[in-house]
Amino acid sequence: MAAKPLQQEIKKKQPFEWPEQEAILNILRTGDQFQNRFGRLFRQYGLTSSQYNVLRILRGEGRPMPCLEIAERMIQVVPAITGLIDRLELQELVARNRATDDRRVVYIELTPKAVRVLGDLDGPVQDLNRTLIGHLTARELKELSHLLEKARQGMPEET
Amino acid sequence: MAAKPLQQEIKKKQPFEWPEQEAILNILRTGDQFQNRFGRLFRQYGLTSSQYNVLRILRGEGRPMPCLEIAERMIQVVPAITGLIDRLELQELVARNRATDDRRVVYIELTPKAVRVLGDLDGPVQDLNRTLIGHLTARELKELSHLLEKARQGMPEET
DNA sequence: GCGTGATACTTGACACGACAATGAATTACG
DNA sequence: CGTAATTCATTGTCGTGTCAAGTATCACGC
Repeated sequence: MAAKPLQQEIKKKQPFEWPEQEAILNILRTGDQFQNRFGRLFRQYGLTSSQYNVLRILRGEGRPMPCLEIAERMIQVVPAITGLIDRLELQELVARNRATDDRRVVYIELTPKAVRVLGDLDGPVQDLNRTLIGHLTARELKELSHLLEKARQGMPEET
Repeated sequence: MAAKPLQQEIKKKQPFEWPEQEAILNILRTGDQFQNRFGRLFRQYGLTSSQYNVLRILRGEGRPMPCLEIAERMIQVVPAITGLIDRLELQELVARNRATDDRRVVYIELTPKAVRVLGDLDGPVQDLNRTLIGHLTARELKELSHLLEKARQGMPEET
């Protein structure tokens, strides 16, 4: 597989003037491409990336969670969660339970069907992980994660 | 600003079993967050990220381009471009011109208004670039770009 | 010329994400 | 108490992304 620097990949005539710009574009482009790949995998199982994320978060937590807590762990804004849960509920992958102590909060719970689907996806997801970045060494992966974590520390607060 | 490894940031109970998974999640999360930030900036100018991307590509090319060529440089599927161009045309930021030699292809062209808007955005965009990852050293930025480029080389063909 | 297939877009149906505004339940406080 | 502020969730609107299907044009073979 030939080397394909971003500059050539997007057919940019001029070299990047600023390393910040180049890094940002690389992050955005890589994120988009990987997102697309996972989206296609999940679609084979009748799920979108967002839906899978909700299910994965719920399984990781191991207990029913309020909508807001789920929204916090995804990048997304709160209102998006409602529709997301709606569609998952239609597919009978989650159930809503209004809390008795604070009747404003709605707890979301995985159904056994969802646990089964998640289990079916574990193998393919890990396979895709390896397909996408299995050619990087353990040291490179660690360095990449480290740099991205450091990059996110520059995010201004207010979101 | 406190260090915030991904494991803690998403409140994951268990450490990551696979460095591949950790790296992928870091890429996706960082990409999403940065995408959100830029989306908010562009919205102040009445644009979405996709719309800005189309305009930036057209300016970079410096000449009218067929729809398909634009679609190629974005991650997106062809049908999405039509609607995107429709809305840009409504805002009088691009113009459509059907080619005379091959009447199937439609050339998209920047309007002077678009050039002005792009110029207005150059400063803020570069400021945001620096805000987001200005705290990384030049060496780190270079290393990050290098690793992401290498990561994308693992993308299977067919898209 | 005249099919036949390929190419370049367009359209329509549906799901999603971001935002603003609203409703409903709870808490704070004078 | 009782009103105000806050919190949790939902709804509606817009732009977008995806797929499937359709239209217009071109290129080729006969």
